[in-house]
Amino acid sequence: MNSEFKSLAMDRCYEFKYTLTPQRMTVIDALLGQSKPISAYELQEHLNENDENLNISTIYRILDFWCRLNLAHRINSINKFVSCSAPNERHTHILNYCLSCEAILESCHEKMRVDIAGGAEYLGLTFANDIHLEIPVICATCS
Amino acid sequence: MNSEFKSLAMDRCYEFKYTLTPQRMTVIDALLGQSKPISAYELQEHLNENDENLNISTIYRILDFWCRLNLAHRINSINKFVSCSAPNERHTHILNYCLSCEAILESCHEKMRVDIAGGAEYLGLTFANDIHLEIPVICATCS
DNA sequence: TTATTTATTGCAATATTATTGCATTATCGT
DNA sequence: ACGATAATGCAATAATATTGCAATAAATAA
Repeated sequence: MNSEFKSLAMDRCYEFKYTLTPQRMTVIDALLGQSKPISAYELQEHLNENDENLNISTIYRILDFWCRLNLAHRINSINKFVSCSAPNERHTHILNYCLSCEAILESCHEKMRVDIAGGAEYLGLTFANDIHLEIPVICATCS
Repeated sequence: MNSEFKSLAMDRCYEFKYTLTPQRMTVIDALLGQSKPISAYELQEHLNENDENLNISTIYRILDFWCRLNLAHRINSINKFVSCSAPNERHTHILNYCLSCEAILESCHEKMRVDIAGGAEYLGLTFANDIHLEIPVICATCS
């Protein structure tokens, strides 16, 4: 599964003519290894433990890089990052995050996108095509 | 209009048996005076200019207080705060925030709440009653 | 009202998160 | 291999947020 993700990452980099550097690989690898969102500094520590060393600014830049490619997401409510679990979906990323344990369950229902976009348009607002929405929930395990 | 808000604030404090201290009043007043979201430190500066002095920890605590009462919102995407523009709505606070100018246009369509809750429940997730959703948009002025 | 309890605020230190400018190094295209 | 472009390292620092405890204010009971 991770290898699928990686080949997708390669494709997407190729498509946009971005370089897939070792450091970028290292970061997305580390992110894929997590079951929960992780902060930039936690990620750095994690890498340190595995004798990989990246400067914090590099880490932020690389996380930002993956987020721009929509292969990672920044969960604003908790200032943490996750790899995208629906990397083939180009437009709708709905991040259901558990208020209790921080687990992320990503969904990308087109219907929801349409509903939300409709609500925004009703107010005369333009809705970006690439959506990132955080929905606070309580997950099945926690409830 | 602000006085309406304030009497509502009083009511809500009374209802939950919280004290409406001068400092809490000062903060919500300052927030009501803004046309855009403002950061905690910006708020502090603003108060300083008007010879009101609150410690930053106090400000954070008070902002948190109003957020818990749903009379203010924290916009996570930009780490800023706004007063609630739909303070009578107890359950659905949909914060359309402009990616370009940061303006907030709050809506609280019950239909949207139902749609989103439905999507979450479909995944076996429990959707909190008090909703706070940030929808990234481009506002009419900016587009 | 006064005393007691409980809640709020101030203060100062510190933690956490994020960005910047510039030097160095790696990668890409020829 | 060479020059151009992009990515990374480094170090300083900015911006955001929290903490424990002392001082003060507010609510409650006597």
